[in-house]
Amino acid sequence: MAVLNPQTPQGYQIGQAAERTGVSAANIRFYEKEKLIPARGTGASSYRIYSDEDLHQLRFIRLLRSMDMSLAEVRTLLHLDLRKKTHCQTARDTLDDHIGHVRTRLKELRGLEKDLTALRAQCDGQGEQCHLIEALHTRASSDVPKAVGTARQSKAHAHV
Amino acid sequence: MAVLNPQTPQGYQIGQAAERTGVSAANIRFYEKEKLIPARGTGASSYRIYSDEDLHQLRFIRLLRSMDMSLAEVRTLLHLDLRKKTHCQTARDTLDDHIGHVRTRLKELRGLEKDLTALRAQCDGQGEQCHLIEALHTRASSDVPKAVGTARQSKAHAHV
DNA sequence: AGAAACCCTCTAGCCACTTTAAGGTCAAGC
DNA sequence: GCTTGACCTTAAAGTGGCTAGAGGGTTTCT
Repeated sequence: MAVLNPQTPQGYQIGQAAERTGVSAANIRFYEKEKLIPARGTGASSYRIYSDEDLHQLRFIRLLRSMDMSLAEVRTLLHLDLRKKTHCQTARDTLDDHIGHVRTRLKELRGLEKDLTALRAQCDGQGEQCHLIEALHTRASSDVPKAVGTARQSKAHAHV
Repeated sequence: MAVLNPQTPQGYQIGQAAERTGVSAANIRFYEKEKLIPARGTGASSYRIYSDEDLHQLRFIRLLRSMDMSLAEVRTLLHLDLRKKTHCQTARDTLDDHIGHVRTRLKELRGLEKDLTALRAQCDGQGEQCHLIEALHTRASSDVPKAVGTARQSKAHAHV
């Protein structure tokens, strides 16, 4: 059998790092390729070995990602030096930007939920049949786009 | 010059269809490849020609997509026969499912906005420097994942 | 015959990953 | 010292829903 859990004297193998940070092994390799974390080739072994600092960085990335930031934003925040004022400003700007994105999306989704709920209501309390599909088709007919220019749609959800 | 606007006697070219439905020409071809709309080869010309019904179907798809439904959901709803009760039930289920997705995402985003706003507040009203980055790193340290199992993250926004 | 406006197919790129295939490494037990 | 099996490696392809570009063909008018 192999190691099974305990930290190796030199550090953590990728599986242990994954377990301790909540970032999958494949994802860690991906972040390495994307240069969000340094490449850890130890020379002796062909295995990657990570330190506690590396784990911290992985958790940091995970935190920002869980806040829905893009990898570009993460990259920006990773390279900041705490002591420099300009960097502090960058952090603030990035965050403000991001809050803006989130609020925009919230607005869209709230409108959407209202729409969908209204649509769903056409289906309730009818005797034999619902008029859901008719309703959808009726909307499609009346929803004529502006003569020129393609209207943009927001992304579909992930269906996790 | 070419046609420029008026409907050809047989129907609409792809550009005209795009203009009238708000679905781009490339996107129409994509939907054809995905079998959301039938392939319209007219034999005579090598150009695609669409009917009014086709346009309706494109608008219908656009409507559902603007409601954030996945193409799989769209496909489901497209193939429904209005008259069959079971199909009506399918439509309702699909919609309910979808509303569920939207509400879940809404909840996530609301929590997120609260988090981000709180984080941002740490940055205001300070004299010289903000503690934004420290705050982020502190969180990363305390945010230890459950020992086993990879926590799932939601998708990053699109930055449209 | 030429020009302009339209159309075609095919390929690659976007984002943030996950999944799969095919194989290499390491420690323990016999 | 050899097998077992848990771990690791790289590389490539797939996901969703498109967009953009290359490189060319068609149609219609002048």
